[in-house]
Amino acid sequence: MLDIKKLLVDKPETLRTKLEQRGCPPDTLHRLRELYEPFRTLIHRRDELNARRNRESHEIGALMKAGQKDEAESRRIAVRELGDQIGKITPELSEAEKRLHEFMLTIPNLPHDSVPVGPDESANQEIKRWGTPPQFDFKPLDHVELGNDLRILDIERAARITGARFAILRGLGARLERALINFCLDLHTQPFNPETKLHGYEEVWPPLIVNDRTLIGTGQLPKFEDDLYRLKDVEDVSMELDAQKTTPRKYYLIPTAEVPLTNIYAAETLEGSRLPIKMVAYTPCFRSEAGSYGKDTRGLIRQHQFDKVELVKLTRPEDSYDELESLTRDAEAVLEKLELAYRRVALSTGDLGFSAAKTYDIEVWLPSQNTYREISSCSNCEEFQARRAMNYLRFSRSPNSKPEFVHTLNGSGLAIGRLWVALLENYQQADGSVVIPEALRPYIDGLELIK
RNA sequence: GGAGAAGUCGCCUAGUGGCUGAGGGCGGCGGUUUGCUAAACCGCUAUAGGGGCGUAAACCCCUAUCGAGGGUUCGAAUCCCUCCUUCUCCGCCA
Repeated sequence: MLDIKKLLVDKPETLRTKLEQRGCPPDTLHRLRELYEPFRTLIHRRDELNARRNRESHEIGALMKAGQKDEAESRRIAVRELGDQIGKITPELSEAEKRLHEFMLTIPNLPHDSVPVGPDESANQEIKRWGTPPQFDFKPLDHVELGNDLRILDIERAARITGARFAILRGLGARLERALINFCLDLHTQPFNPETKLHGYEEVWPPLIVNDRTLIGTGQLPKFEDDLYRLKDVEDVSMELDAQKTTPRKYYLIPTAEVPLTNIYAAETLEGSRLPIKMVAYTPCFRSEAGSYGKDTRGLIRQHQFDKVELVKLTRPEDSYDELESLTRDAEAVLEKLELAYRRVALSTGDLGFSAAKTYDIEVWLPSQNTYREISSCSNCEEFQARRAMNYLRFSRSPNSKPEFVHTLNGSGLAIGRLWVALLENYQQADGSVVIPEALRPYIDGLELIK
């Protein structure tokens, strides 16, 4: 959520250009103003009426005490009118406030000045490359063929027990998945290295089901509900029975561990000395992939359920861009240890996710596609998430200083399913076997080869 | 699922209709004193919104907030209703 007062009132030009760069409809600013002005007028009027009533009521109290009953009685009738006016204006005000707030929740974060400006992914900027894509003197297979032949991947039967975009891993395939998860977790939970600035994350096991408030906090709601799996809500029913207005909670499967992790301290004020807070979690992730029909239909690249190790940081504002660099390095370290070629790309203003101010994608080399494919996305959301939905996630520099919003960052470290794919494809041999890179062997009983 | 208790300012707590945005203690910050520490004493110690404000900070004023929402009243931390959360006991369960 943006700081409406600071931006709309003080810096409308910045707001306009940044929204444009992001591809927001051109009338966004105008609509925002149209919602903000009546809110401002109404709240001003309401405050004035309240002030008058408070003053009058106070005086009535004094009269009563002084025994001037008649005078008090007539004043009381007059003030009752005031109350009626307030009663009339209140629903108008809350309606205006609600509409403003709801609209605010649909406006994306503003891109950081260092983000390349452009309409879509064609304007993304390659930052660096690491490693050399492997050369094969045979025609490399893709992970589906490899997995089938090795009997470690079964997509057809998964379709039977669930549907499309699900997979069964078995035998060494399942074992490999588990090894990769543990490998990533062990790497990121190593003690912080002050020289390289790497690692030092606290391991977390979060809930896999979260409520709507939490999803508003990180930005998936209200705009992207279609991408989520929603659970049937038993609480809806019990609330309807007594016809109260209490908003029922909606439950969803998490699309990424970013959601529960970033929200852990929502609405709290943290001590400044605790920052940065760095957390890592392995979780399955659930995405409906609405609107991606026909995209990546083959194999494990795009699944409704996939495993991911996620990194989340809460930092001081002045540190967040350094922390984004080191978080990205943390993610890249996984690929370097496993000796998989990758490149880093800075997303352009038109390609940024909703909550991000700046994002690096890490793309791993996939021989079957002869290209680099996204395996991690590392973002600095600045204070956007910390502000949303009254989730005032803040910190105090010292006990008496005014609380400020923390900056939130997240990044995959890494997407395990895609890592599984990259490993099979990059380490395949002519006979269809797959070499296990050395760094991973301790996690898979010292196994050197899947065949 | 059944029964009971409770939710006030970072923490503990006072408060049964106006003098209460809210007293006391602890903690924290600043100061006086001091060779240093401690003690003692003094002061400060919520957040959000709106306005003064015409760049920012500072400051001032108003409004809201005593778990949440609603109601009664000229006026609600206090009375009424509903909900939420936490704790205890019983039941069930991986």
